[in-house]
Amino acid sequence: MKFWSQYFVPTLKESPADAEIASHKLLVRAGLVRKLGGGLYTYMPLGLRVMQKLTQICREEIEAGGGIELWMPHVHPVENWEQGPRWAAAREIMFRTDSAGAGKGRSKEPEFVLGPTHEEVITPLVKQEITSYRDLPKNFFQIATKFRNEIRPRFGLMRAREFVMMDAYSFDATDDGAVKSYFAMKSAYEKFFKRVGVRAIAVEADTGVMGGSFSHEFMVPAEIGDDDVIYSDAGYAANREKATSALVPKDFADAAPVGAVEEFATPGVVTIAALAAAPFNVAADQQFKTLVYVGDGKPFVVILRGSDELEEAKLGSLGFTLCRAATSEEIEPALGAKPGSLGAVKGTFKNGEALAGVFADHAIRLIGNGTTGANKDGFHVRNVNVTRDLAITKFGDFRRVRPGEPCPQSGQPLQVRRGIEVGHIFKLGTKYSEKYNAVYTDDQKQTHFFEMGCYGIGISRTMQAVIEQSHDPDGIVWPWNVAPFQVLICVLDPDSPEAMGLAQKLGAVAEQAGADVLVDERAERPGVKFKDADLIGIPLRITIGSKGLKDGIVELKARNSKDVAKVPLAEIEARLAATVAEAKAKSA
RNA sequence: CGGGGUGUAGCUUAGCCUGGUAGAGCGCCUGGUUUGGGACCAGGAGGUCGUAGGUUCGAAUCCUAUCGCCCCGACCA
Repeated sequence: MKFWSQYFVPTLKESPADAEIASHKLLVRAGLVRKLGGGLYTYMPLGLRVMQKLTQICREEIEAGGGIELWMPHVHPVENWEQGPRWAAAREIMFRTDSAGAGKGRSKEPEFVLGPTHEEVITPLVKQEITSYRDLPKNFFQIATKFRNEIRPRFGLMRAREFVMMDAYSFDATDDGAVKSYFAMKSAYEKFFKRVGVRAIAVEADTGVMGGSFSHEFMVPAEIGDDDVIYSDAGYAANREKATSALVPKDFADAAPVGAVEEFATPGVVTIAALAAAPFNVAADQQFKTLVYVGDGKPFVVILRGSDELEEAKLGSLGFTLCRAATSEEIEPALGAKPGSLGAVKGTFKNGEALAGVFADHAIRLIGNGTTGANKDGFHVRNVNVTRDLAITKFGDFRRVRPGEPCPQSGQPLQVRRGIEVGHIFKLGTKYSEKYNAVYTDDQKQTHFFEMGCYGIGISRTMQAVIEQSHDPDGIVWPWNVAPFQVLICVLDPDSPEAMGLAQKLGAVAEQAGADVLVDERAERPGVKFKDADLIGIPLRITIGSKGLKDGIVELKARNSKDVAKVPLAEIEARLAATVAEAKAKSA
């Protein structure tokens, strides 16, 4: 039992100027966090209590799913990362020590990085400690602070430079085992979010820099989320980077060529829109859009319908470590023209040898005979047939889906909504174990790379996502299991020994029943106490006032309801114990 | 990193355009009256106006630089 005036709950009437979204404002107003700098927050006592509850629930569910908790350093020798598969991509967002390191009296200063996750630490550890299939599978996890030098921290804890995350790493002997470990974690995640009391849906996700073969994100639907979830009523759900649609029917037959490829002059026409306008009038979805990217130093071509947008993340499937748009200076020597006149018709590249490939989005098959750039400034070509004319290395899915397109599973129209990513699971395969030569020996004395998976839950982000999903105009409405306290006893007249005595007694009853109790015995007016009570969102409120005491009653009110129960003193203890027990049972 | 904005008391802010003694609300302190949904009265403390230069008789205000923060974009394990 904590007493408000001896505890520390600094609430604010007004929102800080730098908070824009509801959950961020409430985090600060309810005294849960205070800002140190961009993306850096102190967890105040109330906020810390929520974090501890989230942490404990997470620990229990991950353990139940097979996880074994440990703790790794957050300062890593840079060598661990240099040896790993994603150093080139990850170094951009990592905090690093100054490698010059001068002035410390040492001839050479070792370089360190702050860990954004720990594949680079756990994989060498497991390599060292586990050598036999008999010791597999294993799944190690920790709940700890993570560091990412975000380009743009925002929305309070939503995208912070320092944050708390649960990260787990599974090691299996076989791919089947890895799949099992993966789905054990998926199920543990579902239990975690359910117990927390937040609605989070699993969506198919892109594997991004992590690499690996498949992946799910756990998204809390919210308008302010910075990810788009594409879904259909039939149950399909994927994030924007990964989502596909069934644009090309399975039995689609490519159109037959209608004539020879023919060049025509298009002076000054360098956009899809310009070619779609008079006098050319080539509809955007009958044009081939030719984009040039650079993958690991070598240019490559991507072809889309003119009406489609490239989803850059999908280039990840091509296997390059780093991808970026090519510059004009890089494009011209390879293709022979500037952007606006590019195409991929066979034999029109100035130097096709320089290209790492020509990758075509499936949807261009719908074009049949279309128009594209001639790789000669000021000229396009028409009657371009996909199979006959284009120099395609490989087809793939590169376009960004649009709402209304058919769901790849059911054909129903796809819909979009925003979400907050609170968890992510990856099946990694052997991407990391190969890099570190992390192997075990099987029963045939053969060595194999570990089949790995990695799993993350943003604990601090989840705290904010809960608030975003569960608040009203008066403040936070905490779900029972993560509320900093479950019962708030408002003593309106703290000078009354009778009232304080009753508060003590009821507090003990609630604690006995399994609730954490906060007693507001401040010398404040009732209005102040009620406003603060609503703001900090404790699920169950007991009000002890002198008027009520005279009539022999106290009030019982749930934060998520308007109903106030006036309970006779003779019944309150039993009623309180029963209410707490019921709330606990419902949230279990 | 590109675009936009902003920095004045613990918090929210006015004043800046058009230079001339830095104001308010909340919060805080003292006293009094109040006491069931952010009370009232009286008194009080608290600001080198982000920082550094410059222009000027005079700068919160104009100019330059710099730092921080916020938003949009890019980016995002």
